[in-house]
Amino acid sequence: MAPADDLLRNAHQSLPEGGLAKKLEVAAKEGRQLRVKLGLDPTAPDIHLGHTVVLQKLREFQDLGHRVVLIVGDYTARVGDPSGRSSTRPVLSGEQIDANAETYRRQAFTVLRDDPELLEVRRNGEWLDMPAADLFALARVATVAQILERDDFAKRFAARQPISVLETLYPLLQGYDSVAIASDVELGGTDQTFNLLLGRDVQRAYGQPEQVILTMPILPGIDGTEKMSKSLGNHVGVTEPADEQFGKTMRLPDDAMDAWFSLLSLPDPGTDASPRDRKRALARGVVARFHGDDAARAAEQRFDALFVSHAVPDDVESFPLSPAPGEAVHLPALIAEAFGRSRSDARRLLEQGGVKLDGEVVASDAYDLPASELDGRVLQVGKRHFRRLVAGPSAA
RNA sequence: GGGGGGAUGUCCGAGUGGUUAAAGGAGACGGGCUGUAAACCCGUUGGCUCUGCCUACGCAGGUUCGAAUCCUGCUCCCCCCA
Repeated sequence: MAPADDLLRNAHQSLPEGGLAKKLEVAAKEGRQLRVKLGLDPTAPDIHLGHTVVLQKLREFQDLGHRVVLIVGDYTARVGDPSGRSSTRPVLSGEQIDANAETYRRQAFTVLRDDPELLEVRRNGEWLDMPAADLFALARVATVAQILERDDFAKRFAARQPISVLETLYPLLQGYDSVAIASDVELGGTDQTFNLLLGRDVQRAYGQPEQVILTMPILPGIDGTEKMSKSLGNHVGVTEPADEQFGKTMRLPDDAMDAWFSLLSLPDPGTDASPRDRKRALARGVVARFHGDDAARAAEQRFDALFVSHAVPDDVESFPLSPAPGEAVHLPALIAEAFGRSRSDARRLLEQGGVKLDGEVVASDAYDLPASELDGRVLQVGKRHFRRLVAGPSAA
């Protein structure tokens, strides 16, 4: 398969048509690397699977010898990208942005190759802190009508929701990033299409060859419908423990498996396999990518023990029973403390039969139990929250 | 500068003097079913020293036996006209 076709395999769209193949050709002829750009939003430091879709694509470019240029949007973060937002974003402090950018960078290496020949990290504060006259020149590149073409602006405009002047500048600033680093290709999610295309206009206005844009489909979250995002709470983080990643993936609706296999570029047993086995393969693949094969197998075993055999895990965190032996323990208080819930919540759990001791449901009216009856036993809330109770403060 | 609309529980959103801890929905949590699928069904969803008490409807004060609901001031947000 030609490199361009390969790169476009699971992509959403690349514009202009055939542009990528041409860029690759020219680069090969001139014996140079393509400069492949990705803008990062330093307001969301925790990378999840959704982010890795684009990172994975960048990795493919790296594997072909091209140079990835990550742009940390420290300066544009002051503006706030309105993409997919119905309202303006809060402004972050400089220190927060720095810290977030560093975290992001570190996590991005779970996917990208950290090779100075293949990776360049820049901050757009380097060039966007420009005199007003230069900003005017940039602002002349596009018209208000053009900017309002953008999907979310158009929607907000129609719905009479506020659009700040500052926000309308964002696409131009992002486009200027492309000029500053002489981008050949820019990647992004489909929600970035407008911004990426405008980058071409900006480059043209500044007398530069226009970049090719490549958009990747949006990965659905573990709810199977919404875009994966931390704020929706439907994400799987790359730094999450193996068990969490495995369990969350297993909760994915069947319909979403195709998208996950394709976009995450994981080996797919195919639809011949039973949905259950296929999802297990998916979960293993996810965990293996970030924690390794051994961890993936171990996670699957623990998953089976917990949810298939309903066994109490052997590595349960212990929780100290504070009263002296013989004294009564107030169960709602214990549950509240051990699992970080309110006492009212704990009472409800008891009433609904959601509390178990060593696998036995605790009677709903058992509010006080002697410590001696609890010592050494495993307290369970719901299906997957456990604490081993240990008497005496010394055990803490 | 002028005019109008709005701020309710995690979110959305009803409610314009009294049986309102506040309809409905979403989300979340617990249970059932199961492949921990999803979907679906049932229940719960402010806190606590829990047959009761406390706190809550932007903030502060007032009217009233009684206010999320009325009045006054303040803060913030949105829209329209100029």
